[in-house]
Amino acid sequence: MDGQISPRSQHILKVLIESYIRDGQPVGSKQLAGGSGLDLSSSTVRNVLADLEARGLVRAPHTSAGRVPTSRGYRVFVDSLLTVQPVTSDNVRQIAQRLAPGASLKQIAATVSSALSGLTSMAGLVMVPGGMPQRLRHIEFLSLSGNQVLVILVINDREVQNLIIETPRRYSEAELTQAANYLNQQFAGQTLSGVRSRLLHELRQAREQMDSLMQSAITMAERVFEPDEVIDKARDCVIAGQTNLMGFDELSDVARLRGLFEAFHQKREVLSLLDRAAYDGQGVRIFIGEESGHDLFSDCSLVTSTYQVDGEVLGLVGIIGPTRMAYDQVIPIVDVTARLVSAALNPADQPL
Amino acid sequence: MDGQISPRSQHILKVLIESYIRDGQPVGSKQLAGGSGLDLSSSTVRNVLADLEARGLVRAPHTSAGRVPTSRGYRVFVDSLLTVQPVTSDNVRQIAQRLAPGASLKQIAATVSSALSGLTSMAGLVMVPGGMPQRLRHIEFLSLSGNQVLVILVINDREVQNLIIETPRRYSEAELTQAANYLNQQFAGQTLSGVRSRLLHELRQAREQMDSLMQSAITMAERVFEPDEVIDKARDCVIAGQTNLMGFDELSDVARLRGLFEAFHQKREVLSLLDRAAYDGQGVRIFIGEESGHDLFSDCSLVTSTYQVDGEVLGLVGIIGPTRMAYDQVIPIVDVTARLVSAALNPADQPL
DNA sequence: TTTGGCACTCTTCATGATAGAGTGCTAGCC
DNA sequence: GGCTAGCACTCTATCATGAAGAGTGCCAAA
Repeated sequence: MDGQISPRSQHILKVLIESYIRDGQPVGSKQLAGGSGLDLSSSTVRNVLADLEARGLVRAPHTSAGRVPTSRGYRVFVDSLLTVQPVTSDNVRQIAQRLAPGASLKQIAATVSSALSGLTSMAGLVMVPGGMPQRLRHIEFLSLSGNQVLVILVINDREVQNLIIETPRRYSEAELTQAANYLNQQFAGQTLSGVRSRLLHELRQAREQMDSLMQSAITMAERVFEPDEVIDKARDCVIAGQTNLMGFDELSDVARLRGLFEAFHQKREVLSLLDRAAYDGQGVRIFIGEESGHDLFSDCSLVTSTYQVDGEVLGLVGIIGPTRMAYDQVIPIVDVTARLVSAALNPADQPL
Repeated sequence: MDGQISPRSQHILKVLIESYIRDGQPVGSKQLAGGSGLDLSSSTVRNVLADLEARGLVRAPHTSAGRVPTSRGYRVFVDSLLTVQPVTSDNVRQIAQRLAPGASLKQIAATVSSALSGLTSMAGLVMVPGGMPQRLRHIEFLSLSGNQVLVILVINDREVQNLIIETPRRYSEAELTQAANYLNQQFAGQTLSGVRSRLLHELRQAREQMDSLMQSAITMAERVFEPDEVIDKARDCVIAGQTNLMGFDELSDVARLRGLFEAFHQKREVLSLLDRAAYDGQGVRIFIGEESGHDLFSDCSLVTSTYQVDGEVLGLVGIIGPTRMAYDQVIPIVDVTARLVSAALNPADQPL
């Protein structure tokens, strides 16, 4: 039962899966004998199918309904049988066009995600990473009514974050400007976590020795750089085109869809899944059906690839759709997209 | 056929609709005769029902299936028959808690929207208006790589917007700071459209007479205040809890849901609908079924109320759900929410 | 004006028959 | 040993049928 799969069996499995992906119907021995290119009788095919079923690569929904691929079957298919379609230059153009240089990571994520969703008619997703060092570019304080201060942070040259903090007392505009100047001068270019630890250090060192200016600045900054406030916020994923998934029969059960959509909304499960996908190395990675480990995604597959800047893996683009998807087209699309994003983010390729 | 509806008919209509809202099943004459509180035979009720049907207030899905309310029926119901439930203090607290003072409009919109969705198990929505005068509080320029400049705008003391513009030449940090200072000094506190027209005016007046500082500032600002860039962006609506709608039988048709979700995503239709709802005056406003004019919403009702600052209507909160909803509970919830939002936004109630 | 009664209609559900698809197995062929 | 043809078997999908139940409309009587 174990051992190598004969080339003929492989070929039959390939044709079966291609047919099933195309039509969504279980494939019978007769149809397979006719359309496989091999000159075999349906009876012979039946023997082969019985063998494939014993290996757990296909299964029969019921006694007389032909065979459909199992997750393991898909796995073998994408690992060793798949002949990927070259991606059309039209598709490349569509994605490249949308990658206007000089957008923020968030904006890029949004456009790329929706581009992927559009090209594949499934849900596109882009993870923007948390691990990336966040460098403070610029900080600005503005006094609001009351003791509230509006803080504007520019991080990594692109991302703008703003938050409102409550201060123990009211500060004048002049104080705020001075504090900002001090912080900009002192900490610009450093990572947020670095800024944070340095702040703590300075605080501990000598509170009394500081002049009032420094004190204001540091009191303020203390609040801004509380870890959860800013730092963790950056890690997120953007999902576009979820409604596309409503078009697939195998996902059209309302309850299932609801679960999926809520997972997308809360993003927790999705992120944990993406983390696993990002774990090792570059290139396209695929989760099929139950391989994801989450029941929710049991009828879904995930095709992802990483993008990087300066050789360092930053995040991840991909699509999520029904297990029965056109892998031969989706894989290269995801692959190319990841490369394009890498290129767009790499400063070397940008006009400096 | 026309003319007044007798009190007895009204009462029967009321009981019918309440029953239908509760159970979702067509209501028959027998059930109605028993549970109406009136001492009538089913036969008499049948006569009344025939009358109500002739008036277009109820209809029979088929010959022997009891009656269900029509949109007109619901309309009569909410206009003159409805006895609203007092909103529980628990609900009030839930909303009030979430309204942390000093959040940006966008943040408020998001929390309120999701609070409404949670309380009603339907989709909550909040419109933040475009008509509101947008006053420039502060502007800041930061040079990025290339000829790109990151612009940070603080509007109305709360909203922070940032955009990246391409400039014809590269500016130094010093130039950018000076330009920002000039603009802040000159235009702070004015409306964006005001700033825009004044800029045009200055430009026309005398380009040669300006010193280079002013020129830089104005060239830059020219791009920032292009009408579509900033000004229209503020008008938006936030929808939360769309997945809740998947729980309702009458909306569980996947195709229909898909349409709805896509409308929510694109927001165009939703905004046009909300515009109509916001059109006149305060208080709770209700669109039932086809009254919305959009086919998509034909099985949905919209319950909205406005919130205001300084007596001026700013925007709109509400929920969207199936026509068959518990109006008696939803209406007061929306009403109270709108009041709470008004209160939270009114500077008078905030610590100054 | 209300009520009781009755015939009628329509849906829903279970039942059973039928056709079609596909399999597994066995016997025969190269 | 591998391939093929044939056949019995199983399972599904579909359709028609019939019975039960719910509710109406209308008529005649109180």
